[in-house]
Amino acid sequence: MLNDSLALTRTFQALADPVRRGMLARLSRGPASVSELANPLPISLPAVMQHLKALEESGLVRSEKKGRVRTVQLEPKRLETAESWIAERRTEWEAQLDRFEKYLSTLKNDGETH
Amino acid sequence: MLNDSLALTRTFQALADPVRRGMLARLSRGPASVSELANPLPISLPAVMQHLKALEESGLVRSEKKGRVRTVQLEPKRLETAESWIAERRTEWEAQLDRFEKYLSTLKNDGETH
DNA sequence: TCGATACTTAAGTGCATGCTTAACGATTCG
DNA sequence: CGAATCGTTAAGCATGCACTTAAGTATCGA
Repeated sequence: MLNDSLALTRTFQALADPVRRGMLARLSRGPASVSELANPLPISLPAVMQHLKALEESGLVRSEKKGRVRTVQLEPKRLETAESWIAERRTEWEAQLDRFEKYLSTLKNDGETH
Repeated sequence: MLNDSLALTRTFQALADPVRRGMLARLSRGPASVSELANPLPISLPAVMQHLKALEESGLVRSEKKGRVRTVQLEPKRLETAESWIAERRTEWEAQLDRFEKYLSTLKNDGETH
């Protein structure tokens, strides 16, 4: 779970596109059909389908077809995974930076004793 | 700041590669030279340079050259941007779910009055 | 039943990405 | 100086990605 590299890759890759982030923003206000997602976008429907595929394969989104309408919905679990991966790294990094700065001030003090 | 789309794109794109995530993991234990970063990796030095460029352009990392050695270091600010973008979507989504459940219970109450 | 609606599939194009090898530049050290 | 070290640039190549148009399929509604 800490190192599901492929899933992380797909998730960040899915987030790395402004169109897909737009779709996610829309979905965070509630489920939507494919054409509702496509409507505000300046691209063709097949292009939207391809973005949707990327989102589903990343696990950020799931969809279900009823009649002729496919309804798309956010899947917050994967969003949490990405968020906590970042959060972990960030705190690690900040701790490291603190250590580094402490180390630098040690160097400085040593310098002052000469 | 709420919608610095290009920066978000570059950041998620930088995170969407296992090699770059590996470099970041190494850097979270302290600054490193280019060849220290390249050493554990099964790719050529120019390839590492290109990954480094992506990381710098995303703002996740910064580097400085002294003599013939370039030292690379983490820059945690940009990571926060990405983290809070995700967090916003996730909390929006959760709020939406709450509203939806409230709506369902309204329907249920209406049903009981029949 | 027939036309409109809502997707879906297929095929192709252009540009970005990740990698390589081959050279070059710029320190450092014996 | 001359060789080794550390990094950098350039060129080329294979694959992937985002998009398009054209042509489906399936469902709904009058």
